[in-house]
Amino acid sequence: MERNRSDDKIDRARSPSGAAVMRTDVTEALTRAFFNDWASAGYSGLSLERVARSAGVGKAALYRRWPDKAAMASDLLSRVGLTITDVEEQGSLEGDLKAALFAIRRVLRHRQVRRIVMDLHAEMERTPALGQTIRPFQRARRERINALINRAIERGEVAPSIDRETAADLVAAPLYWRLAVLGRRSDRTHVEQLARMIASALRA
Amino acid sequence: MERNRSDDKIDRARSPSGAAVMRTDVTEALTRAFFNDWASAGYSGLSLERVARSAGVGKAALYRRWPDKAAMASDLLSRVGLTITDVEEQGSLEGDLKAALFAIRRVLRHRQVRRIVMDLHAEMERTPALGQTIRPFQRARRERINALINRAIERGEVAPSIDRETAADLVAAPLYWRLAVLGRRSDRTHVEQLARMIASALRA
Amino acid sequence: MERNRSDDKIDRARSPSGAAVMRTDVTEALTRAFFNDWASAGYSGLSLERVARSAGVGKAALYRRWPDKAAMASDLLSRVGLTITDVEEQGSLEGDLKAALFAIRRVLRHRQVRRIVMDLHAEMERTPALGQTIRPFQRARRERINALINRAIERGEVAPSIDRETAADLVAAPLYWRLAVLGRRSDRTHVEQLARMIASALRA
Amino acid sequence: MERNRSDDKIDRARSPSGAAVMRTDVTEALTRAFFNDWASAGYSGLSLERVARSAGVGKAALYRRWPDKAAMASDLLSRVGLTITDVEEQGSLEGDLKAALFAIRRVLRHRQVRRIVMDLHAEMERTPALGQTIRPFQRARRERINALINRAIERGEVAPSIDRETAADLVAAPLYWRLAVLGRRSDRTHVEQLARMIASALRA
DNA sequence: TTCTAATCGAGACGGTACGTCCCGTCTTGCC
DNA sequence: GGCAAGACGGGACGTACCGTCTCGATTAGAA
Repeated sequence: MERNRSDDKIDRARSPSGAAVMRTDVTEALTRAFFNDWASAGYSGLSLERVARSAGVGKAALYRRWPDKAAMASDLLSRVGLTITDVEEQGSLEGDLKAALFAIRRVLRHRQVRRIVMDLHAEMERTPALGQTIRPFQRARRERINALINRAIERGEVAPSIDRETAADLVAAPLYWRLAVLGRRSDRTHVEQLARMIASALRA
Repeated sequence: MERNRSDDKIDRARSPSGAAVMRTDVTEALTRAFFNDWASAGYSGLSLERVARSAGVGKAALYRRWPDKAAMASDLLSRVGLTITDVEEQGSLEGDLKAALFAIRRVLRHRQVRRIVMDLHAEMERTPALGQTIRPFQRARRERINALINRAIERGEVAPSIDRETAADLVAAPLYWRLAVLGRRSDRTHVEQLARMIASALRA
Repeated sequence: MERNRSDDKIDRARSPSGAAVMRTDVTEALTRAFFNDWASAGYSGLSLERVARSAGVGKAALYRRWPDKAAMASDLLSRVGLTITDVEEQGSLEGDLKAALFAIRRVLRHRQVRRIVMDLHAEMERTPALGQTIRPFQRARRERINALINRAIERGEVAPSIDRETAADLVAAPLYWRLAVLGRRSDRTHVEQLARMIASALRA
Repeated sequence: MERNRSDDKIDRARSPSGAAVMRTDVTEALTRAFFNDWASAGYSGLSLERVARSAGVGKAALYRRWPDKAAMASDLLSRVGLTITDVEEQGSLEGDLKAALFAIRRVLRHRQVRRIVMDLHAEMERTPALGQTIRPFQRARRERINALINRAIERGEVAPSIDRETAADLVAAPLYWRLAVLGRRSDRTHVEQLARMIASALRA
């Protein structure tokens, strides 16, 4: 959730000669108001006018920073991270799977995050800007699962011929489905059981 | 699911004596326009004014039938069915799974349907009326997968102690994830491979 | 206020063979409702839908009798008459003028009539049908004033060279102006005074 | 009347600091469109939506200036003036009357003005806001006629006992009646003749 | 410290959609 | 066939946001 990135649009824009930089307190007020409005009204109910108003800021200040809703969402989300924290090797396929699933669960456990992720998926195809923001995260998750599978191959638990794409889908999808789409809970037992079953599938 | 309901608002509504019935051609034009607009603008971008206009119909004709967007979506969806067609027994777990996956793929292959399903999932929590419309479909799918697993248990392919919920997630989620969330294709080989892996998982 | 005219649209329409004539009670209810609505909402605020509703009658029953608002107004007005009752000779110009002014006052004293007459004048130019209905009444009034002036000429009270148009304007306008436009009252003394002044003008 | 008012709603409204002022070109376009629509559709047929559209302006721009039709009419009329231009002394009752009648004719000669004035008279009683706007103009006209009569009394042309109200009606009404109600023209000869007859009446 | 240009809050602008109401026409089944 | 009931396409109502734009006033870096 850190925001120590290069901040490539904001906090620069200083003119060759003169002065004037965007004020960070304004940016922060807008960010806070944006996520509040998102959580309470949903992505599509989100009104930038309301965001600006409830941040106590003119609309121009908002539009000076981001061209539209999708861009604002993209930018803010990439700052916020949606980071699926990295996971240490557990020494076995099932152990690694369990750890990966717990990491996914950690993120999707928050109702706000769940809503945002669902909105994002629904909006992605229609709004290219969002797609470009989301894909790197999807890629990162995929890398992590790939690494996990590679280790399993090295250990001889999984056949080298396995289809990585399908395998990756098998790992991430069922938990997402249960938590986000069905809106059900997932306790420790469930995660463990799921890990066991996925391990079987991958070993097949 | 079947649509042999009593159709209780529309196509009747005739006063005790007298006449004035809603015209079915108008209802159909609105239905078509509604789904077109949904697919192209998303649930929240969906404008009933635009729907009426592009159906060549006055707004009043629309509002006479449905009080608002959510009600219209609910009603139309329950009419349309989102039918995952039933599937014949194939004689083996893997065969049944393959058949079930092909049935899912048949539905999600259409871009319009994919978009609508995603929006639905995103909107469900925010709009209770939609949730109530969708849940029966989810239950029906779950029943079908349950039946499939029961048959496998009877054949001795699967342990009777299996967790039905988790198993069902494992069947439906990966294909949904690939087609809808990732926006990738699924060919015959992929479906067969997926069926094989899921069968392993269930047998574990 | 009689309605013994030839009634050329209504009360016939009986089919060659069978049955069915327009019901006079419906026509009367519509007529009453029409004038009520006119007085309370003005000509242009007049809603035929409201007229039908408050007459307890279907809209079709109204539109079967009259094609639109202007035609309905025309027809009803010509039935009602707006009759400035004829006036007996008084033996002197001033006496005749007094009698004519009292006749005008008798009509314009009613608030409803005043409103309708004003609306009529305002709408006339925009709605030719109304103009054609009103003009005969204006002509009739003019005839009466002309007769009055002719008698005065025969008596030698007025020069034969007088401009009849201008004279007629001078008789009718001031009282109309005071009662209808300014919304003030006119008592007996006022009428007498006015008659005296107009007589002077005509004698000039 | 003069329009040197403080213009208290429009053309100011600037916030303590900052900016955002109503644009005068927009106000003017709306004003023009309003009177056009009034002349062609009548007061009650006047649609603010159409006014905004034909001014090439968003509806909000209109509603930001005026809360409703009556307020808009009142405000615009008081700006426009309906000015019956003042008239110099002519040295005789008949001369003054002639000048006053020419001034009235100058205004009522325009078809648009005639229509609006008639609607105004018809609408006044029903719409209090309009009445309050119109009455000052009526009062002003009356003052002017009163001054004219006072001069005639000073000259000894008219008896001091004359009823001012009735006299004033006698001056303004016949020309209004001919031009506006009857829709006839008034040439120089007619005005002169009328002035002569009214002078007789006043001297009586 | 002064200059100066981009920032700020405010909000007007042309639009589009909302959901309601009424227009005048058309259609249905009862009488 | 007249009747009531009311659905139909159309369009205006007044409100809320959209994203763009223009105002002075503020503010902070470069001179």
